[in-house]
Amino acid sequence: MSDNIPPSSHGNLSTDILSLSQTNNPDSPVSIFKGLSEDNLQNLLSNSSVRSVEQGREIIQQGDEVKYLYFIVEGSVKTLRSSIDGDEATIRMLKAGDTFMDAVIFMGGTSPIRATALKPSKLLLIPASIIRSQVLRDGQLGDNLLHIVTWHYKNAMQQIDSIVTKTPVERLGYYFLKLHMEQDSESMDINLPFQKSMIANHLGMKPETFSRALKKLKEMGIDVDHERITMREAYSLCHFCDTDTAFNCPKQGTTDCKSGGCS
Amino acid sequence: MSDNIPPSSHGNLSTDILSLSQTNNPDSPVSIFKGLSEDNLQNLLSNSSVRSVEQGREIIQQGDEVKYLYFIVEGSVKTLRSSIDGDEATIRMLKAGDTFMDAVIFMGGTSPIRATALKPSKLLLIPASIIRSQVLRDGQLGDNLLHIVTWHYKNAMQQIDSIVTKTPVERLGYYFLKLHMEQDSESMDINLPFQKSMIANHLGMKPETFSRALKKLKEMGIDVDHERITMREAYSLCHFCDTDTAFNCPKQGTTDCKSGGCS
DNA sequence: GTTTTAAATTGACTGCGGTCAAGACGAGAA
DNA sequence: TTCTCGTCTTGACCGCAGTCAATTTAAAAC
Repeated sequence: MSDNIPPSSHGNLSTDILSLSQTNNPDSPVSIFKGLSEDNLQNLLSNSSVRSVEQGREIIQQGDEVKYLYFIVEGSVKTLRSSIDGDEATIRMLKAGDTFMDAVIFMGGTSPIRATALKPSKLLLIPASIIRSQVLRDGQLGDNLLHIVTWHYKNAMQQIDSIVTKTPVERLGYYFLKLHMEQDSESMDINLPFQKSMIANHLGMKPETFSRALKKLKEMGIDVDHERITMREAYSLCHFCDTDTAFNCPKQGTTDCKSGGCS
Repeated sequence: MSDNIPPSSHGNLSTDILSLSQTNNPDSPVSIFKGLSEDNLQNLLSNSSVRSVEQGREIIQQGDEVKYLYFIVEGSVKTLRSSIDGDEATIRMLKAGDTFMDAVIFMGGTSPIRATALKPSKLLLIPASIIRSQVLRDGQLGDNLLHIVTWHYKNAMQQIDSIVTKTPVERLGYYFLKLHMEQDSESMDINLPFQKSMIANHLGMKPETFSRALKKLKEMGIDVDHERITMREAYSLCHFCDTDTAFNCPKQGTTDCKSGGCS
C-alpha cells in the first residue's frame, strides 16, 4: 500500500527542519521539536526517514494503520474525510513546517482521515512507536504535542461553527481574515495559498457558491484577481472578526476596529 | 464572573471520581487519571475543589480566561460556540465522568467556547496551572491528555464531515448508531440522553428538521417514542456505519453486516 | 504559434432545509 | 380534574445554495 522509503539522509536536513520550526506569528501552533533536549531531539531524528511524494499521491487512506507522524519539509498536503459516494470534507490544508497524523497516532484504531499531496512534497517520517514511547518519559514532547493537537481542535471547532451558523460570504470573509493575519497584517494584499475549489470545499461550499461569494465581497471592497486578494481599506475584513481572532489582532482596541468581535 | 468555590471535600469523593474513570467501552476516551502514580494523582486531587452549578448556569463564556480543567462528577454540561446574533453551534454534550476545558487550557489565549450546565451538576475543578506544570514532568498525564484531546478532535472531524456531506436523516442515523454502540450493542433499545432540540443543534439542524428526520427513520424501522428508540431489526442502523465506527463494531465482518462502512 | 485540458465563472432551474405559525402532547401545579 | 408552560410536531411557504449546463479564462502540452 505504501511506497518504498528511501534511507535516511540527515546532516543538512536537520537544520532545514529546525529552521522551518521557528514559529513567527501568534496564531500558529508551536513546533513539535520546540525546547527538546539534544538527546531527545536526536532520538526522534535518528529514527526518522525522508520520503518524496508526487502531486496527487495518496499518503494515507481512511482505514489505514498509521505508522508515522509526518513533518512537511517541502510542498503541501491536505487531510480530508470522504464518504462512500465520493463526497469530500477537507479538514486541513498544510504547508511546509506543518505536521500531520500527529493527532491520529494517539486516537487508537485506524486512520479516520485521508491525506493527499497537493504538490510534489518532501516529508519527514517519524515512527509513531518512537513518538508514543518518548511521550511517556519526555514531558516537553507531550507538551508540544498537546499544543499542536489542541490548536487543530480549535480550528476544527471554528470550522464547525462557521459551517453551521455563517453564510458562505461570511465564511469566506473569515477565511480571508485569518489568511491576512497569518501572512502580513500590514499589507493590503493577501495571497491565496491554495486553488479556489480546494478552499471552497474546506469552507463547506461548492465552487460555484465560492465564485458568487467572491462577487459579493468585491462589492464590499475586497477584490480578488486570480490568486491575489486586494483590500480597498485596511479594515475591510474587520467585519468578519470574532472574539477568538480579535484576541490575536494587533489592531484590536484601536478606533478603526469597529467589528462585533472586537469589544 | 464565577461563583464562590466551596472548600475541598475529599475522602469519599476521590473514590467516586476514580470509579467514574473506569472506561467500559472502546469508543470512549481514557480517563485523565489513568495510570498516574499515587504522588502525581494526589498532586492533582489535593489542589482541586468541588463546585455545584444549577441548571442553565453559564460555567465558561467565550473570551473568558480558563483557570481550571473541569471533571463532571454529577450532571451534564454542553460546550458550544455562539455568534453575535445568537446562533449556536453545539460542540460536545457531556455526562458524568467526562472532562471539559481539557483542550482549551493548552490552546493559549481566551476560551473559544462556552460551557453551560444542562442539569444541576457537581464539578471537580483542577487548576490549569497545576495541569500545565505537571505535564512537563509526568509523561503519563501528558499521554492521557493526548488521548483525550485527540478523541475530541476525532469527533469534531466526524462532525464536520457529517454536516458537510450527509443529509439530516443520515446524520441522525449516524448519531443513533454511535449511541447504540456506546450504550449496549446487544439491546434493540436506545435511550436519548439529551432533549431533542439539543441533539438537533449538535447535528447542525433545526428542531423541525429533526422531527422530520425522525419520521423518515420510522419508515426505515427505527421507531422513536419520547426518549426511547426501538429498532425493528438488529441491523437497521448498519446502513449509517462508516469505516471508523465499523472498526469498533462487534458485528463487524459478520454476514448480517452489509453496510458500506463494513468492508 | 495552436491545440488540449483543467479551473473558474455565469446563468437558469430545482429542491432541501429554514422560517413562521398553528396545533398536539406531556409534565407539573393548583 | 383543569390550567399553564414548554417541548415537540406538523403544515405551508420561501429563499438560498446545490445542480446542471454553457461559456470564459488560464495554463499546459505540443
